Amino acid sequence: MSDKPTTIKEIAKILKISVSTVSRALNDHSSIGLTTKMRVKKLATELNYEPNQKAIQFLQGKSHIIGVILPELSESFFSTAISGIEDVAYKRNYTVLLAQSHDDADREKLLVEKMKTQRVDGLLVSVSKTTSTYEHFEMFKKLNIPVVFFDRIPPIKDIHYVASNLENGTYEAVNFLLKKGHRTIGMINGPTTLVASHERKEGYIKAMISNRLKFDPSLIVSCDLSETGTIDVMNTMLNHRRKPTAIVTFNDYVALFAMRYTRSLELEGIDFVSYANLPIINYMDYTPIASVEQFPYKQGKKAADILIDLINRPKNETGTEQAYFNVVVESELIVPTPK
Amino acid sequence: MSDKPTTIKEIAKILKISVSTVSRALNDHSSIGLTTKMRVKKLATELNYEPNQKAIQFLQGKSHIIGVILPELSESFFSTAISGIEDVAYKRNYTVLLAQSHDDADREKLLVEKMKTQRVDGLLVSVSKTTSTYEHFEMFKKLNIPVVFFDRIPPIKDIHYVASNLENGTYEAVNFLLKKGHRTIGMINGPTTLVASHERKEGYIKAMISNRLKFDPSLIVSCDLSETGTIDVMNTMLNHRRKPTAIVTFNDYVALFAMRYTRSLELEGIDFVSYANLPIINYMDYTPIASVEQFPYKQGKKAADILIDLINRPKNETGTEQAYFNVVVESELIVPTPK
DNA sequence: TAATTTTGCGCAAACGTTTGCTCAATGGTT
DNA sequence: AACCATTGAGCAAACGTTTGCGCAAAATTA
Repeated sequence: MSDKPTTIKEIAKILKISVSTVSRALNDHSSIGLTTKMRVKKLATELNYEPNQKAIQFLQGKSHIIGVILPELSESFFSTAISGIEDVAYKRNYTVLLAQSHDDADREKLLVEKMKTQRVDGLLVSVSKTTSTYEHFEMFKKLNIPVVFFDRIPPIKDIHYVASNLENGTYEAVNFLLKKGHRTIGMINGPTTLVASHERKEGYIKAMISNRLKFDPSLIVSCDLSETGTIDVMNTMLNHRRKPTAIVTFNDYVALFAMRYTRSLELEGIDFVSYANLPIINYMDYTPIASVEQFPYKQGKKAADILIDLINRPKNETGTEQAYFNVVVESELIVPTPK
Repeated sequence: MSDKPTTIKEIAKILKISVSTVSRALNDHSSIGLTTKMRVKKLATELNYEPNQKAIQFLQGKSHIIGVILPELSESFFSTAISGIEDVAYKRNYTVLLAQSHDDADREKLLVEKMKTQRVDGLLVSVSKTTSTYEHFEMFKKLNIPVVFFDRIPPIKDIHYVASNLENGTYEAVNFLLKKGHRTIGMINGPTTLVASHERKEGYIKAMISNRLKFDPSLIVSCDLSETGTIDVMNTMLNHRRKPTAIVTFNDYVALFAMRYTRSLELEGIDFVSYANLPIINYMDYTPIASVEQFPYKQGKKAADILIDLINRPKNETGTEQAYFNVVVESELIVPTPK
C-alpha cells in the first residue's frame, strides 16, 4: 500500500508533466503557471508527498546536520543548553548530531573525527576540561566548516564563540548584598586559570568601587571547587580578621558545601549568593538567597543561531578578512520571591 | 586546496580504473584482486578519503537517523537516558535526531510529523504526560518504520517498549524498611492511571506478604505529585490511626516536599525511601535514606539497541505475525553508604 | 503583420555510491 | 587442442531532486 513514500516522479507521471515542472511548482518557482502549480500542489497533498531530504541534502552537498559536542549531556547546564540548541535547529531545519566527550580529551578528538566523517555542516563545541591541543578544530577551519565554541572556550585566537559574561551578574550580586546592608563580602572563586574566575572578580571589584567601598583582595579566595577545598577556604574566611557576613560562591555545588559546613558549625546568618547551575535548588531546604543566572537555554539558542548563520553565509571570498562572532550573553541576578 | 572532500571518482581517475572497482575494493568485495585492493586502499588513505554518507544513505534509502522524542531534555532522567541512547547510536553508526515535546501532546504530534519528513529510520519515544491519542504513532507502523517506546509507555497494544519494572525495586525498598524494624510503612503513590503506580503498589504488597504482615490498603495514597498535593496526602498519613514510621514516595521531588513538610512541623524520625531521579540528591542535607534506581542510562541503551535491531531486521514477510519486544529493566534499591 | 518579449514547460545533467550484468583473460581439466 | 571454470575488472543504471539551458506558444510591442 502506502509502503514507499511518494516521489516527485510519480506526481509527474500522473499529471503527465515533467519532473522539473513538478519540482519547480512545489518550490513556487516563478516560471510555472498558476494552474499547473495548483494542480501539482493539490495532488502532492493528496498523495501525502514529502520531499526526500536525503536526496536534497546529497544533491546540495549539505548534510543539514550540526554536530554538538558537550562534556556531559546529563549535566543540567548542558542539557538545558541542548534544549535551546535543539529548538533552534528544529526551527531552521537542521538535525542535531549529539555527542558527549565525558570530559575526556581523547574521546573528544575521536568525536570530532566522527563528525567530519558524518559531514556535519557545522560544529558546536563546549570543550572538555582536559583538552589542551586544538588541531582537530583547526582542521575543520581548513575544510571550511564553521565551528562555534560555547560556554567553555579554548584559549586560542580567531574563533567564533558564545559565552556568558559573569562580570555584570557578579556586579549585581555584590551590589544586592551591599544594599542588604552587608559590608564584608567574601568570594569563593574558582581556579585562577579560568576566564570565569577573572570575570567574577572584576564584577566584585566594580561593585565595591561603585559603592565607594575599599576593595580587600584577601576576601576573594580561590578554590578547587571540591567539598574539602570548599571547607578549607571557608575556614580561611571564617578566621579572617574581617569575617564576612555574606559570601558569593563560584557555583551551586560550592554554595551547598559551604552552607552545609557553616550549619555543621552551627553558624547562622551568613547570606550566600551563587551561580545557577542547578534547577533542583528550588526543592532544597537551604538555598542561596539569590543566584546569578547564566541562561544556558539562551546561550544554546544563540550559539546554534550563529552556527547556522555561518553555515549559510555567502562563500567567503578568498582574501577577505574573516569576521569572528564573539557573542556575550549577559548574566543576571535572580532573587527568588519568598513563597 | 583540500576544500572539497575526496570522492571515489578521483581515486578511480588517478588509478585509471573504474569507479565500481574502487568501490568494491574499498568494500573488500571478493571479485577484486589483492593488488588492486591494496593500491586503492593506499591511495584512499593518502587522499584522506571518506565515503559520503549522504550519498550512501540516499542510495540505500536509509537515513541512518533515529528520532528520539522525549518530554524534557533537561530532566536528569531523560538526559541520562539520552546519554545511553547516544552511546549506542554512535557505536552502531546512527545519528540521533533529538526533539523534546515539553510534555505537550500537540507539539509531540508535530514532532512525529517532522520525524517522518526527515525520514528517520526509527523512532524512540517517551510519550508526553498529556498524550491521549496515538494515531500518529500508528502511521509509522504503516510506513514500516519501527517505533520503540521507552519509560513512558502508552496504553496500547502491539508495541515495542523498554520500561523499568518497579515492582521488585519497591519490594526491596519495603523489605529494607521492614528489616530496619518499621512496621507501619506508608506509600505516596502517583496517579492510579500510571502503570508505574500499579507496579509500586504490587511491590509493596508483595513485600508485606512475604514478611507475613497484613497489608493495609489505606496506607497507600495517591498523589498528583505537586507540592500541595504532597502536603495533603502527608496530612492524611500523619492523621492516620496507624501513623507510618516510614514512607515510600513516588519520586525524589515528592520525597523532598514531604520531608520539608515534616521538618516544618518539627516531626522527626520518619524514614523516607524514594525513586532516584535526581543525581543532585548527593549534595543535599536531608535526603531519603535509600532510593530505587531505575538505570536510565541502561534503559536508553537497551531501547536504542532494540530499535536499531528492528531497523535492520530482515523484511518481515507479509502474513507473518510480528513479534513485539517488551523489555523490562529491573530496578534496584540503592542504600547510600554514610560517609 | 512582423518582430520581439514574456510565459510556461521540458530535457538532461549532476550529486557519490552501489551493484547486476557483461566480458576478457587466465588457468585447469579432459 | 578444445572446453569450461574462475578471476578480475568495467559499463551503466539507479536513488530523488534541483537547475541551467533551450524552445515553443502566447502576449506584447512597433
